[in-house]
Amino acid sequence: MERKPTEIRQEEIKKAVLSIIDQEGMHNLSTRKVAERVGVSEGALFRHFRTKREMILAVVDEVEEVLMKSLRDVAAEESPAEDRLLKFLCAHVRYLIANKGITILLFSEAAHANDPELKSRMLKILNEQKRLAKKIVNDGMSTGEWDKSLNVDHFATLYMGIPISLNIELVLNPGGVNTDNFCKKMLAILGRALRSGN
Amino acid sequence: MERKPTEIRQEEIKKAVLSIIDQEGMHNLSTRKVAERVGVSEGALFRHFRTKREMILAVVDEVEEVLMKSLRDVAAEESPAEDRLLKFLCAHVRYLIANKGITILLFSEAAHANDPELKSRMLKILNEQKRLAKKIVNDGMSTGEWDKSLNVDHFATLYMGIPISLNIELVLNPGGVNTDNFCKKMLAILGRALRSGN
DNA sequence: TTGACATGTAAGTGAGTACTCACTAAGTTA
DNA sequence: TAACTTAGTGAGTACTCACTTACATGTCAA
Repeated sequence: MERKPTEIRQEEIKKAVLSIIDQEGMHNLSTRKVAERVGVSEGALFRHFRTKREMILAVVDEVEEVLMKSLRDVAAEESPAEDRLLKFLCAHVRYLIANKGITILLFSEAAHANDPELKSRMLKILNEQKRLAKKIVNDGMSTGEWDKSLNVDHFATLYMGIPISLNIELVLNPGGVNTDNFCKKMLAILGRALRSGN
Repeated sequence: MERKPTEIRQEEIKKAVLSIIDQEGMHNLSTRKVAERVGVSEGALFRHFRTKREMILAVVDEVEEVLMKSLRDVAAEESPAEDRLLKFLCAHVRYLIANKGITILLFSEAAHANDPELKSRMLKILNEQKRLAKKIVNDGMSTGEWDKSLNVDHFATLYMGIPISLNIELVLNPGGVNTDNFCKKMLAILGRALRSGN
């Protein structure tokens, strides 16, 4: 029987939650499985989180703090928009690869969570991702880097599908995806659309 | 107590399965809810499908028959590639809007189904969608419509994210999405990338 | 008219769910 | 070292799940 401080256990539980979502899907996320992965009894989980719901909310909190903070920082940088968009996309992709369950949590549960708070938190994250992408594109247009005839909102809509494209790619070619360069490959396509003068 | 032939009930059950996935998500899909929507007892469902799994497989079968058939037909047409890609994308989007649960079923469950048969059926569908998209792009390049320096595989990867972009859009702006023109808007962006000469 | 069959219901089953409870052991501090 | 807090256990709660069973009834061919 190993005893650890609650902060450590909370981290372990969040990791376990994400890995179960990634490997077995949301509908197989049970407290029993979380307890098994953490290596404690089911009851012990409830020393560190009051409910299963709070475990999931804690994961969403972390996305807010870690991923969104880094995306905000990149979007606010003062470098050429194309460099910034690449950095933005790469940071985005890197986080999703390191925390594989997040994609499913955000994209497939955002719409259907019975819990209004959980739902609105996830929608807020998606909305901000889109807003930041639009900001970078608008910046690139005002500096003349990119063509102004492109519809920025539609472009950002397309951008939002990229994380799932990554997931599909990982599933279709397991082991065979060069995740390092995934963001560069996608930007190569996006860049053509951004520069093209109709 | 209304009695209907099993073929009719099977259709009703498939519809109910899809509408629950769409409105409440995969993790809220229970036989009890399916029975409620169909308007029969839970036991009655098992007269028409042996298991819940078979209900889901029947839905996947229908996607195979209806959606993939229409996509295959469009891809094989002999018209300019840009026309064909628009038709392809619009057929794709139209089907997903008419059968809203499909997107979640395919994209979020494909990776995590415990059931190897279900998983391989869904991956086959995703793979073929990508293959058909690549075919159209390659055709457009050989006729000189599109620029040959574009990486076709990466382009198709990006294409595969569009259905989820649509879903995100529907969730972020409920009621406010012009779904009719969604495919046209996306093609407007994709077309810029396809035509652009580096 | 009958009887077989298809379709239905209601009331089960066992397994799984989130969560709680009484209790125990390890660490910290007075 | 005794008192107190924190982190653990394992059995038990009420409930939901997919699925089954026993039985009823509408349909239709013989």
